[in-house]
Amino acid sequence: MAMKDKITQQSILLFQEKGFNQTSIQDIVRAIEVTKGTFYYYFSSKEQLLMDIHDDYITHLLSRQERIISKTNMTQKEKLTEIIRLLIMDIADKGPSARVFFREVRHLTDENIETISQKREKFRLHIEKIVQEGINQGELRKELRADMISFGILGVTNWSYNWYKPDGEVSAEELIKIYSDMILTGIAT
Amino acid sequence: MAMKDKITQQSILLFQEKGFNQTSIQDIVRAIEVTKGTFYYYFSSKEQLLMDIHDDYITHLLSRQERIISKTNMTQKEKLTEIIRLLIMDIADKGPSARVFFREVRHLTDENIETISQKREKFRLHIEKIVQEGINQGELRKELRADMISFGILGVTNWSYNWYKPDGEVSAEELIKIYSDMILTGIAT
Amino acid sequence: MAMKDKITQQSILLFQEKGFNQTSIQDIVRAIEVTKGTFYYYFSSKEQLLMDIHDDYITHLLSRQERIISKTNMTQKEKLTEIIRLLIMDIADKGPSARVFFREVRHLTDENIETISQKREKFRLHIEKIVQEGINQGELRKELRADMISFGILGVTNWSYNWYKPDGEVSAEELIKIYSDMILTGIAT
Amino acid sequence: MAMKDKITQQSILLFQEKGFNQTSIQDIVRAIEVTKGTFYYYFSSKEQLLMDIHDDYITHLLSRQERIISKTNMTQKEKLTEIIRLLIMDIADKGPSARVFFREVRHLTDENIETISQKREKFRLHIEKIVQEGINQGELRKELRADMISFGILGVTNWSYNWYKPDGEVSAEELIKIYSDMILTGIAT
DNA sequence: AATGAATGAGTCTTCATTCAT
DNA sequence: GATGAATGAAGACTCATTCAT
Repeated sequence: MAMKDKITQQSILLFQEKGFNQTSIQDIVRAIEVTKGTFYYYFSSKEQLLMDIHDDYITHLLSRQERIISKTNMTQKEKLTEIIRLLIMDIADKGPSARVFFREVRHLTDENIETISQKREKFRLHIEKIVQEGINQGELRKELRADMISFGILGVTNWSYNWYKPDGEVSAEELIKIYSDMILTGIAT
Repeated sequence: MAMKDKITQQSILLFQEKGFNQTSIQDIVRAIEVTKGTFYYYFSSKEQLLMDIHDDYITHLLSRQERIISKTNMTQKEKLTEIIRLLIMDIADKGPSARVFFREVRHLTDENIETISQKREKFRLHIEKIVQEGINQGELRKELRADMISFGILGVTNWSYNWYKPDGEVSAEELIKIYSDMILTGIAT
Repeated sequence: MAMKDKITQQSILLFQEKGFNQTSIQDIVRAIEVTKGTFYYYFSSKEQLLMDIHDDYITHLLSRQERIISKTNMTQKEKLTEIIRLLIMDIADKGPSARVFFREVRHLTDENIETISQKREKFRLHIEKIVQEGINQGELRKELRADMISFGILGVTNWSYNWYKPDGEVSAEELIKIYSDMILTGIAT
Repeated sequence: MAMKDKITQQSILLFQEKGFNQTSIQDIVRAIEVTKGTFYYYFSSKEQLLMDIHDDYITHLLSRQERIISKTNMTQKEKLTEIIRLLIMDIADKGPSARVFFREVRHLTDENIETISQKREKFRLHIEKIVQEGINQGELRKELRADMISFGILGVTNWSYNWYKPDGEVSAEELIKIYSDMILTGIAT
């Protein structure tokens, strides 16, 4: 297990730095000082490794999202804030994984792309549902299209993997506040 | 020019479909029925072609942005709406170019990445400036951080290259309205 | 080792026959019936292989020259004869290597050319030193320029890679005698 | 004529600097600011150009050698000195041509290699004949092998294209003196 | 005399993957 | 569990040459 994890962690670092294609198996195993044989003992292919990384990321995200959704004592606006926190925090804390997740989907097999896409779509639909619920309950403006708003929210948050630097002058907590404020003001009644 | 253009257009289509790395020169020239030599007659390298595409895209975007900025009879809010329109329209009309532009920067040489990044940053700074101006003139809320808001706006709009389909049920014009409404409501006084 | 050696030996034969540039990796691996991958498993580049050949040749030459130099019971004239023997024998016995060594230096990288040049210059300087010693000790004529004479000696011997055929009517041993006789008579007191 | 000459001269410079193979037609025409078409208007192929250079060089050398040979008032030793002068002077004055001549023969077609080789062999045989004549007339030692001595003389002189720098501390005239002295002392009675 | 667009064969090199040990 | 030798398919790029104008 230790070795499999070591390979995965090193791969994430290299993938985010140089890209999936530009990183060779050789690069990965050299970095942790084992040989190619070892890699293939743990992973059936390079794509398999990438799939593992993707599935871990989205699965973890989804499970935490579901925990938020099931909180019955939260308003929809609070839930949206929590989801924004979830996404920003991941980008801040697990930047490399996030970047690999957002950038390298294309290198999965068609079948695996499908699997990951479905989970990502599920994540988005959860947001859409919360927005719709918010509309229904009068927390959010009636005329909104819940689907488009969900895309908008994901845009604001996810885009930050492109530029956000955790050690910059804005802390993750501040960014969460800025974005949830902007978004909620933008859609609240 | 005809041939060089043909190569560029075909490349954009293939790059957005399969990715820069997954598209071979062979793929490109096969599609337009010329030979590899022809490609290298017009481009010094595959990367050079990618740079051309990037530079054309951002240059065109910047020039139109500057035209908007120089309109003295527009409020800052109107200017922001126009910039949102600019971005969404490009994604809607020139989807393939947009996708290549947003996805494949990494395959440029370090030097070229720098050039493109500077132009992209310039584009963002223009937005930041408009937001700041809006704040100063009382159109937008005083407590906003203009820089973070500019990233947020770009997130909402640019992210749509990931999902927006011009022939879907939402027209570009509607999307522009939805997003500018959400954003402006979110930040206006 | 076996395979690496096999590649090297075959390469020497092909390089001397067709020249470094005219010999493709394909040619080499085809001749020993392995695949291109195998070549690159053992050598990082074609140039690397050429460097290996060069370095082996000059290193071997230098080490034998140093053994001659250190013989304290030899006159300088005897030492010169031994060095002429060394050079002619190598050309006679290891003709292909010799020809590659003398002809293909230019295809090394600048850095490697420098390394090899220094070793070749060291070899020549050793000759120059022997000549100078011979002058000092009265074995050779006082008015000689040791540097030019060393170039002359190398010219006579090295040039033979251009024409000498070991299976011709003159044996290596005879040639050594002819040349050392001509040279030593030409410079002795 | 002017253009053909310009191409030839530029080629010689580039060939000696980078080698025949490493110099592309593109390189040549770019240097004199014409286009590839122009090259092919004057030369039927790259090899043809190389052949022209070779043939000019050896033809010129041979004609001057023949003039020396026909001088009836010269001793054989004087003739040898004159031939040594011929060779060294060419290397000193026309270094680039000389280097191309000695290094790039291999890139000629088999047929052209044959032609050039014959002329070079003719040049060598002329020397052999002079040496033999010198032996017969008692100017040179009886026991010499005229053929091997001719190779030795060519070695001493030709080798200098490898190292001789006309602007170094030894003038061409001095080098000629040093070498003819060494050689003639080495073989004279 | 000279141009410039186009060709196509060939080159070095990379790399994911396999497999016997 | 892990190694290292070997594969082979594919990729970017070069270049002498042709030819219509």
